[in-house]
Amino acid sequence: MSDGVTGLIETQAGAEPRNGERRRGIDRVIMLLEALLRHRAPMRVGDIAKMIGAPRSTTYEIVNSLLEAEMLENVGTEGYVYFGKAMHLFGWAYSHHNAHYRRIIETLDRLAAETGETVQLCGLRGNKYVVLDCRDSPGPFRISSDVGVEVPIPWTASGRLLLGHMSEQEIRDFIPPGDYTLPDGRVIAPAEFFGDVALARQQGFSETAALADRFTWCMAAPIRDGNGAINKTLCFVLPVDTPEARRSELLALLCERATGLSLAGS
Amino acid sequence: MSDGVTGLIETQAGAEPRNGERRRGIDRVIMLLEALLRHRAPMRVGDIAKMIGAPRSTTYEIVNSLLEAEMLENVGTEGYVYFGKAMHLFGWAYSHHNAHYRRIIETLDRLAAETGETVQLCGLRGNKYVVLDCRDSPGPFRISSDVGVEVPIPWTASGRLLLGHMSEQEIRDFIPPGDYTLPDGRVIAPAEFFGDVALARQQGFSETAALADRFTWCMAAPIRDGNGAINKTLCFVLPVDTPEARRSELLALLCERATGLSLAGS
DNA sequence: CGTTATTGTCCGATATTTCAGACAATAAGC
DNA sequence: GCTTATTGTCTGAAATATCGGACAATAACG
Repeated sequence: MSDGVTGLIETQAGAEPRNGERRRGIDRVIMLLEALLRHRAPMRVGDIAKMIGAPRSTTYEIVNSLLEAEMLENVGTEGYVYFGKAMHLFGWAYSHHNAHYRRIIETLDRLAAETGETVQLCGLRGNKYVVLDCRDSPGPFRISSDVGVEVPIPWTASGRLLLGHMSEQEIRDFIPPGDYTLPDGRVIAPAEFFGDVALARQQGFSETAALADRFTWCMAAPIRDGNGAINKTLCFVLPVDTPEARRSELLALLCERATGLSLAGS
Repeated sequence: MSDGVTGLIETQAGAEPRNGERRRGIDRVIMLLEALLRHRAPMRVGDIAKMIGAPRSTTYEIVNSLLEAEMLENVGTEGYVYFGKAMHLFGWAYSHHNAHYRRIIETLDRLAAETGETVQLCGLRGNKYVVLDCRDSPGPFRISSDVGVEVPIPWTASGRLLLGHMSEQEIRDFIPPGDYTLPDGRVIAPAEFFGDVALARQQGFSETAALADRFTWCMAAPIRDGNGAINKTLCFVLPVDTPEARRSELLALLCERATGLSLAGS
């Protein structure tokens, strides 16, 4: 392992341009792709260089290689690059390499079509929560977060389920302290969060109301793998004022479908 | 049906078979990912090393880096790796970075839901045809080819449209001579193919019956970009015995939707 | 119209990475 | 049981990819 700087790289500015430090091309590629993912929009080569702390000459070299491989693509008239077609194909191959994932996507589609609500498939990436795929509600409300954007685990209903296999101490070591602070400045007491996790494990679902923002009611249900562990969750993102009757109906549906997707009983 | 096509494996981006040559890590990464895409299944590190012609020690080094970045993922019990979660996120970012692509996907979903047929989104990758996304028919027939698998352009209806901007000479230079040979050994005369391309350009759609295999009727309609060029096509893959009435109904629908997705008039 | 930033390309030197091969530990053949 | 093949990890050493900086060509100022 490379000095375990993975945590630092994830954080915003990340690597500082330390003097005389020389990095491997592969690592540059990884940093570049992660930077593009965080930025979520085409970037110019110069900006990429700054963002990943690499010399411009090196960055040009790497970008040109990736362009040739169609892993990156020129966007717009001048100098902007973003992910390319090859990435799409690699990602598609990942999504469909097992029948289980395909069934999950079908369920996602069906849930969205039947209910008209926003549905998400969620999971962990390192010590953050990410949306893996989503179907947005066709209505005027578009409140879902973007696929691939990393969010602190305590901000989410799914996060409480995804940590179900961990002890209190493990959770304490796993979650960065700053992640208990919500976007509006409120702080979730760790003890309370541990209680939420335990409750979610016991109930087999998890709900949060107006947590990460003031407008959404989230409900999540676990998808278990062959060992009974929770790798992914299915969840609804509803307007916070959704009537209780509708909510419990949706929750029941969500749990039923998620259980149907699990490979081992609870 | 498509078993070991060893011949194609060699023909990647001018691989120089020179011995004792030292290659860059980045290039190894690119070769590795392309090899995984072609193989379409998890591979062991040793086999990857053979397939990309890299030393085992180097391959382990690279694979471990990519595993740490979640660009690859361990699959199964022992030693198999395949694309990882990061690839899914990169690919998703590619697919959704512009509103146009999102509209295309919505149309794909709607077409599939309304007709119950297999629908594909197709494009070019280098001098080959690839399926970029698809919705399989729910019926017993599953005849679509896999997303990301490269297919000779003359085998496909979409290919005839996607070459519409090229002169006869340009097409001649673009298509490898072997690509005119169909899987069953028949050979398409280049002159005939050029005629097909011209016809497709004039009609604004293209159809092939029992071409790449004996069971399918393919019809394709062009999606034009802002300059009027054809980057992508929408197409139906039907059983070859679909009645004529149904076929013309579907063709009309396909052309209408594809035109609606185009950014510039024909 | 000068002045300042930025872009894309090229260069030579050296700090690094790729590579071949050795190694133990399993697994597979016979 | 004995041989052969494979896996995953480590080494040292040589080849080279990364790097800083220079360069011309635009672009963005005021």
